[in-house]
Amino acid sequence: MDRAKQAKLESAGWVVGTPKEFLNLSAEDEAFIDMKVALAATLRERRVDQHLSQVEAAKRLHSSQSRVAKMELADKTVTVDLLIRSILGLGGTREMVAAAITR
Amino acid sequence: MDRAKQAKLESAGWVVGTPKEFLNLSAEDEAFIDMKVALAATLRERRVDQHLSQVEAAKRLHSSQSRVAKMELADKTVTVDLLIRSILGLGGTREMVAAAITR
DNA sequence: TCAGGATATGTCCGATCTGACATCTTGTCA
DNA sequence: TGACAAGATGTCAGATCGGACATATCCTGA
Repeated sequence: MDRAKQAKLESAGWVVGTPKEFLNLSAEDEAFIDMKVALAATLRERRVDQHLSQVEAAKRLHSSQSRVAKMELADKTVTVDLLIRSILGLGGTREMVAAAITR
Repeated sequence: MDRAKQAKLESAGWVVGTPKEFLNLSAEDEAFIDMKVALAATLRERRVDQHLSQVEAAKRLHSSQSRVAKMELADKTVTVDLLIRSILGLGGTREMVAAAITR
């Protein structure tokens, strides 16, 4: 299993290495996770493009460095709501959000 | 103030009729609320297109009629996460979600 | 090497969300 | 009318989220 796939499963709360790995995520679950991963990547791009550290980004978003890290990793404790609001908070547009979702 | 605008503000938790009404939502807040409203409309379209009642849709989504109603009204207790998962759960695609977001 | 900045990981608790239930309103048809 | 289906609204308890903190790991330059 490649890293991206593993990260995706883990962000969905799966523990890689158990039989669960082989139980299917439904197509919907998978589509949803893909969106989260794409939004997370978009957030990181927004931040890096602006030469911000996670600490600086956290300040702008009224959040914390650890949460920014989790967002960018599409951690399972991070919602799509938070990702979208954060992308917007770093100057992203609705179009950028939509682009991530279809990515 | 027209109904749509009022619904939008109320879904954001504002109480229409107080001074808060005149305090600006930031552009980001407004963009986010617009997305929610558009996703809510998309959800309703998906349901109606399939000739489902809210009760039937709730069953498919493993939710309840009251929550479906709140989703379609972009109630402030409803997250974008739930809206997106519900649209997908009624057979919607990522493209439909993206279209709603740029609507 | 190692020091320091940047990022990742684990945990906690107050805040928010969600399914469920009850109840109310609305629309329609006889 | 009134009866019934559909939808809207209010509330609650359990579940999940999110900022914060502590700490660990990863880079990079000297």
